[in-house]
Amino acid sequence: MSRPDLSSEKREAFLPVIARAFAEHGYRRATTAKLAEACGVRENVLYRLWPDKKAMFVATIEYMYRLSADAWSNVIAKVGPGQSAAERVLAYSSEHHGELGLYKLIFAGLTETDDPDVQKALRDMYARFHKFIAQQIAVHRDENNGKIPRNVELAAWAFVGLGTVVGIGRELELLGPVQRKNLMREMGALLLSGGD
Amino acid sequence: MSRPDLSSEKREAFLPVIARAFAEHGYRRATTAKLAEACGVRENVLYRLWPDKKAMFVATIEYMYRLSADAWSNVIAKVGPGQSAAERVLAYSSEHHGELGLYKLIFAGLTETDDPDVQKALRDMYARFHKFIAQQIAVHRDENNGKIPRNVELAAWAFVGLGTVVGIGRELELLGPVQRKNLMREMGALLLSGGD
DNA sequence: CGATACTGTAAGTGTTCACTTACTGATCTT
DNA sequence: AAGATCAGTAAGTGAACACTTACAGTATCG
Repeated sequence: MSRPDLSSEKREAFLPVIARAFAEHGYRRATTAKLAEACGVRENVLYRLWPDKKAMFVATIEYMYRLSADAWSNVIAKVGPGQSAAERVLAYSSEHHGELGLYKLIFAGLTETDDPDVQKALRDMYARFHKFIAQQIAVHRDENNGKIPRNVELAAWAFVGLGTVVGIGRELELLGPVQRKNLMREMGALLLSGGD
Repeated sequence: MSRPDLSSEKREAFLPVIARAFAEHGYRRATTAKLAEACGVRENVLYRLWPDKKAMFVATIEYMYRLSADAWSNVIAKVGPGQSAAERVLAYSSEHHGELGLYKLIFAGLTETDDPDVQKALRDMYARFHKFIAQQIAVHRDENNGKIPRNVELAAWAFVGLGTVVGIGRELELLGPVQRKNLMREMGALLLSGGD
């Protein structure tokens, strides 16, 4: 018995760096050598913290989800002037969407979907996002009597799609910052209201 | 002078097979060996038709776009009972979305966006889809007085996003066929009408 | 026919990359 | 201080893969 195990602390410390590298280069191009260099260590060290590269990627997805979820929770927690929580999240998203690089990560992951672990991580992340958004919409529409109606479920998926296309537009340089913001805000409002 | 050059015919003949392989395995995992095997030839032969793997991929994206565009054109050309062309495309999409495997291809391409040729191919494809959809919406709303208003532009992007999330839902097995159909149909109708 | 190009087969080649092994030094517990 | 485990360095290994080269066969033209 000797020396405490600092593995989990190391993991937490490296994750932001690894996440940045994955978001920047995608899965394949983010070689383990690059990841290690970005972390300032040898590849070896990373392999003592995770069994393989795939595990690093899955951990990154979970980390990025946590980051986004935290940001949204903060926005909701703030007491705003006459806006519903959903409206505040929408306003926040239209300003800061894509800054975390989550979407590049998702696109990278979507091409690795023949790996069951990666697929599961992505599925869980999407499902949680969807659930979160659906609840926000339901509360906003004041329809939150325990059960979320089907329309809200669908609107929440459309919302996720909106976020995705904004991410793609950013990635492919099809949409400028102003367009992205307008798209998120105006179509987001339409989905929030449900056309009423 | 001897023997006519059948290269372009060969390319056309191989493209569907190559497209299928790319859609099935993504970019990296669709190795040139696999592509050749699927085509029933040696890798060599493919390299006489395209300069490199990237060119095969770009050609595949263009091919798949052509396929989708043709399908939509056919739907529009058919004279329907009291439905606008946009409504017919929507109905068609909600039934057949994703069958061509275009979305897997897009996800594969999105992780290769540091390659300018791939990025350009994707950007062109998205831009053309967006333009097409925007025109359909404009005609449907009877606002087609020469210029497409901003709302319609945004709605068209949201539409693209809707298609994308349906593709993701299919890929990650988050959405079943019925859900996908409902999502496309109901949220598509909302975007078509613009909430009026 | 015979020259010229196209078509297909077979076997490399050089590189990249995920992952390993061997070893040295540091640090904590008893 | 001893013993054990952790932390970091350096080099290497084997496999996968994009792409090439060399060559034998064949169809098409003058």
